[in-house]
Amino acid sequence: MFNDDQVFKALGDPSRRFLLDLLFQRDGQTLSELEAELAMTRFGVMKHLRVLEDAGLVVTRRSGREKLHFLNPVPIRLIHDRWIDKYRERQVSALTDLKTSLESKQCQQSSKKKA
Amino acid sequence: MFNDDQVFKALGDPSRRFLLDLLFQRDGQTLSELEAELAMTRFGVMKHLRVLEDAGLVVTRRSGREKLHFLNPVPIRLIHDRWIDKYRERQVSALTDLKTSLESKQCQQSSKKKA
DNA sequence: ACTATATGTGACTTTTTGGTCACATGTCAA
DNA sequence: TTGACATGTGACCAAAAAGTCACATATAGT
Repeated sequence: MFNDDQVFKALGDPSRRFLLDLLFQRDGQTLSELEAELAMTRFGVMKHLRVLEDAGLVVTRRSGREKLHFLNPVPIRLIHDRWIDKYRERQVSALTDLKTSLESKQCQQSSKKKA
Repeated sequence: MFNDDQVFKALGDPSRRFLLDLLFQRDGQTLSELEAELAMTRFGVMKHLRVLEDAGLVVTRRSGREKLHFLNPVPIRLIHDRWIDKYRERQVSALTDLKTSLESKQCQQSSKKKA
């Protein structure tokens, strides 16, 4: 249904994530409205919106001479369910402390190496 | 703690996601082992691993002349919690049918707007 | 019809990134 | 120490992507 790679690529750019944030705050904004929020030309914004639309993250509707943009959460849910989730569940306990845990493990092991 | 942008960028490339898949299947693989699975030169794989490491998605440990690579789920959990989740929760009901729902909603709203 | 506004298109430049190459470093094991 | 193997580095090339520009189309309102 949705192409994983397109979705991940689309999410890979901060400007595009910001556009999704804007639509999350208020759905159905026009190109001009979105452009005003972004330090970039209208054409740049249009390109980003097209990438988001191709990835299925944004759906659009023409209304007269305006084009309204809506956030579509489905692709995000899909990559969440079939991809993010499995890595998230890899370590269930004490995830908050995992980073420091890893760091200390590295120290132990690098000193072990010296021996 | 982790840089969102680095994590998203790292996840944006299919080769890198494949590397994470490989480490998910079996953690602690060396560069050479990973290289064998990927139709790419060792140097290409090394670069990808470096991106993953910089993003914090992979942690490494030297063991003699080998470098072992481990999957670190923490950054994925973080982007999940602070970013993916909010879009995922946007529409709670009947998500499987949401795409068609959106399509019919488009018709409703374009007629509604006329009023 | 005319004009102002909103969006769309094709070609272009610049930057980033994926990928490669030759060479260097480091480590094990005889 | 010597050779084999595993990883690291710097420069390099090609492809993709971010961003801009001039121009085209379409619609609302007078």
